[in-house]
Amino acid sequence: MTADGGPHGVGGGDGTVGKALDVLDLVAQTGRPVRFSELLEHQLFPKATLYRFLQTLTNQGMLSYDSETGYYALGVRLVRLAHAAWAQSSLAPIARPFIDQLAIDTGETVHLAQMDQAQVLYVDKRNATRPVEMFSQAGKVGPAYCTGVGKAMLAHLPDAALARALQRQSFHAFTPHTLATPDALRTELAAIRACGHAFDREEHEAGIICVAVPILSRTGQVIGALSVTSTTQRTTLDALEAQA
Amino acid sequence: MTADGGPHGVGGGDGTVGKALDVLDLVAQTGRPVRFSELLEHQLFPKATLYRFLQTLTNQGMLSYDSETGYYALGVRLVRLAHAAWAQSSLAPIARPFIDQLAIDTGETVHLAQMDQAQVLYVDKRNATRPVEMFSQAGKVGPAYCTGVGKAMLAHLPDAALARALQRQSFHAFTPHTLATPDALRTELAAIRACGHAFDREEHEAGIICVAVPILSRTGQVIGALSVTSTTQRTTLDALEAQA
DNA sequence: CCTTTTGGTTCCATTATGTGAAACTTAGTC
DNA sequence: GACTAAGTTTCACATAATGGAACCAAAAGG
Repeated sequence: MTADGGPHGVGGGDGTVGKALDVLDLVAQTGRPVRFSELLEHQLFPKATLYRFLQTLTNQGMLSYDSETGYYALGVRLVRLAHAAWAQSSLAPIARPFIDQLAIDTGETVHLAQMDQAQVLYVDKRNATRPVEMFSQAGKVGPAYCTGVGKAMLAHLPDAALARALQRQSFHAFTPHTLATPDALRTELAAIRACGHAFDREEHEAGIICVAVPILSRTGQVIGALSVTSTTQRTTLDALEAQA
Repeated sequence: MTADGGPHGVGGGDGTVGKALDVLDLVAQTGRPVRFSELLEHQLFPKATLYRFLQTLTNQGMLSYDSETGYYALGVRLVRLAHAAWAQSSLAPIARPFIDQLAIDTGETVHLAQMDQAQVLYVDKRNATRPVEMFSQAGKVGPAYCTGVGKAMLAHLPDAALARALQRQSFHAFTPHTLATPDALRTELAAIRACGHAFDREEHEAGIICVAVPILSRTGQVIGALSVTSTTQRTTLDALEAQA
């Protein structure tokens, strides 16, 4: 599996299937059940076309439709498919026992992430204090340029893929420590490549720090990254680094 | 949300989108990364057509393709979408704190399920002993006719939906206690409707028992079911019932 | 080294499918 | 009862999907 996650162009769809999936994304992005007219306002497709897509997706169980209220939501079939995706993923099931162990050893929160659409997608998580975080946590996405796992993966991307990925970063300065320019980030990535692991120095959230390592295939491709997260109050980066 | 999950016909697809999703299902069913030729053997589509679908789905991130080995697998985009689906579902996020509490109170395993394609789809789970089961558990499917949650939901389905659902049960006799005929099941469902909750008397797995209650909307529609599971060694149905 | 086979990719004429403006049908409002 | 907003259906048209066949590359076999 290539972890770079090439551009599956939102908006520029290939064929009818692509368009239908854009509609699916639209519902997902909204983050809550949504009416027909609300989706129509996005101007993605003309009325009749959008209507037909919603029908099809609902038939297929990718969307659910509440006929009482007229709201569309993402369908349960997705949960079923995601379970299969997770189970047959090359990374997550194999990494699971290691994550468990790491969480126990460090007593800190551990994340497993992969690249998807130039963003970081968290595929597993172990939290030392709170025991369980099911779908509510796995499946989340975050920025790549200012998280430990993101930088660890970016650092090991081939040039072309890196260029594409950087193009798609927002470089929003979440905190004073955020590396908010491509150049600053590139310098950092070189350092990461040299030393083998990445730090998050409160770049995404104040008070939150982490150490991340990339996971590479035998051929040197990035397939994911693993991180141990903590707070500045509890520990320091040096202490975290020692455990990794 | 209607919990009956009408037939989103596997095989008889509506339009190009339906066909593409059939291919997705095919990969999911296989349960492991799979080669082009292997998929072709299913005779679902002619060579060129299947090829084009795989291309499209891969472009869209619904599948991933390992160019080194030539294997297709389910893509990470599904995990992302499922997270959104879970989060915007009307049931799972709301039920979560109750499930937590129930698991603590009873000290037993708690399942939250919905109907999907006449099967039971587990959307959340809390396990008293083992702390965490992420995607590895949620998203799983099981039979409706011989599980507590399944029967609880079937019992409250409208006639037409029930008939359709029964049609699609396999009625395989997993244990001597399994209700393996539609008639036996119908009788049981009437009893469940009368008393408000369902039992699994070792019908699916020997030694495993459970009590399940349906979750109904204000209008009386089933939207899911909740169950507390245990073993015959640890407790009895009567004891379980008392807690529910 | 030259076949043959296997597994995967591309072409392209045919036609099925998707398209979307417009017309229509409901509720809701004033 | 006329008016508006939201959702559904129709249908002539054009685009996009189809799949048989040809093609290519890399193993397997002689």
